[in-house]
Amino acid sequence: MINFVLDPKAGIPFYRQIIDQIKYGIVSGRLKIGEQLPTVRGLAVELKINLNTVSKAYKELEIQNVLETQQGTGTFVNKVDVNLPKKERMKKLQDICNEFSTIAFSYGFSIQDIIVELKKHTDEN
Amino acid sequence: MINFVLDPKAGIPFYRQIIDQIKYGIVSGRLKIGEQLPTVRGLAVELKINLNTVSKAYKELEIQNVLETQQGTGTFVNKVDVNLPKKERMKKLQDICNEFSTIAFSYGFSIQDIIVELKKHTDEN
DNA sequence: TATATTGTACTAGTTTTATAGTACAATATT
DNA sequence: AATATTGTACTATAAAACTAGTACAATATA
Repeated sequence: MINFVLDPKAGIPFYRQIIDQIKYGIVSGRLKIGEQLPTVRGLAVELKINLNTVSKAYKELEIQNVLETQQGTGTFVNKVDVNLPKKERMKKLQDICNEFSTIAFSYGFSIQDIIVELKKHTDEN
Repeated sequence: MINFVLDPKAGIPFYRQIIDQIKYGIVSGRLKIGEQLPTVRGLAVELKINLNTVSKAYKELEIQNVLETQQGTGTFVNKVDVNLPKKERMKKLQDICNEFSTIAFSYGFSIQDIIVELKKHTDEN
């Protein structure tokens, strides 16, 4: 469960602020797998924005395989598909890590830097 | 030295395509530290776009501390600035790690999986 | 010091994005 | 089956982003 907050002065679109908070919620463990998110209307009222703005955030996360949605029922944190062929999974992991280290390098971080930082995440869980 | 190519159909702004190619060029080693980039006019002519579009790419990379520019002289690959305020660097590293652990999570990988994969990269170097 | 070369600033036009309003469709519940 | 609840689709509008044209400013060089 997340306490959503929007900052109109942040210069970051509302729908993106929502996306970021959901993602961070998942990584930090405050949002569990299978947990239902607020309804588009519910969150829209809470944040005093249009329901389509919430919907847009949810849809983008659905495309990214983070959320799953069922009309009439609600939107949920997706159980991840761990049943892909192993080769495919390894390929995907490599892709993610390649992309990851490329970006990190461009900011002057080493792989060691990253590993140290990532380990902090595991310690928390 | 990079062979720049633009894809007008990619749906990615020209200036961003340029940014990506420069970043990748640096990470891949085709662009060395201190090397001069094409002039804004030169690259604009080569790519048949306006010089301001090239300038925009260079400026964003300057903000990101990837490039360094001197009016009348040119634009160069910056030595990576490891002297940024430590807090800022740590924040950036956290952002990068958050983003990627989220993606990895959405594909069913744990942070441990990533660390193991990343370590293979360090072994290679 | 004149001129060429390099990046910058300002402006304008077009396209894309972000948000909202409102009507619709699917599912759950009574 | 009727109704409530949930997400979706379509439209409109304002703001932001993208690109270009053109004039300016700083530096290098002849």
